[in-house]
Amino acid sequence: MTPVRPEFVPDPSQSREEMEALQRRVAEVARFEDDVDFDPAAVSLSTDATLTGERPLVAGVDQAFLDGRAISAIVCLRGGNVVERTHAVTELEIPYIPGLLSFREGGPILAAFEALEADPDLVVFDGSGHIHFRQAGLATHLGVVLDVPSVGVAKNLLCGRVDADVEGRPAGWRAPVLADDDVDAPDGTLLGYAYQSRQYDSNPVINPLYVSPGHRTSAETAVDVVERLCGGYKLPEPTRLADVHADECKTALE
DNA sequence: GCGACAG
DNA sequence: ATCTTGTCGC
Repeated sequence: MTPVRPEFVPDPSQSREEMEALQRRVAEVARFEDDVDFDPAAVSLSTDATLTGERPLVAGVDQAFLDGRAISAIVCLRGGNVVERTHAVTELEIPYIPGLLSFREGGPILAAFEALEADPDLVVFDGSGHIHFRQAGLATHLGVVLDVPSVGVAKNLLCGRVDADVEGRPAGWRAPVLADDDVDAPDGTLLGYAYQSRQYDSNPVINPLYVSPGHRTSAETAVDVVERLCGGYKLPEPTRLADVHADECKTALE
């Protein structure tokens, strides 16, 4: 997969001001509404052979790090079946800066997409999408660059506020994440959802996921498909498998 | 100066 | 993200 919008490819050598300006331009062209070529309700982990051909192709992206390098892994799933795995090892150019993650990890992730043969209907990124100071987190930025429907799944909230108490919620629970003063959007704008993908019956210790649309998906559809992609673990299966693959590739390097 | 921050 | 053993509980 190759960038469809090269002019938006994140460049680590840019100044902070240029980076933020690019993010605002990305946010302007990003679509936080459904514009997909598949039925979101058909997203599934089912391995039913009679339906497998009609399942959307979903890619999960995750990274591991070693010394100054990023190991970017992508795993593609059709229903519950893995159809492709790939990865790329890339030298990192800049440190992690909250709000500028796509400039550190975007290039490395795009290198892995170059190596990917399949072209997925939906991409699940590890990080925020619309939940971002300038409404252009990693999932939004790369979704726009590749012009592919995407969603962001973060384990921590970058900004915005959850419109409810998050503590001790049962599996399946969800609550809106709304824009606050830290976000370049009208106060109260719906940015995504806090979603409790898993919880133990007795001891409420697991934090929710923070799901937001990346590009060409709505907040509702984003959390709906993530819910459909969750198996017996906290993380959606494409993300979890990409995480495993990234770690395997990393171990092979040490 | 204070607070707050994906991976 | 990463450095890391055992340990508590489903």
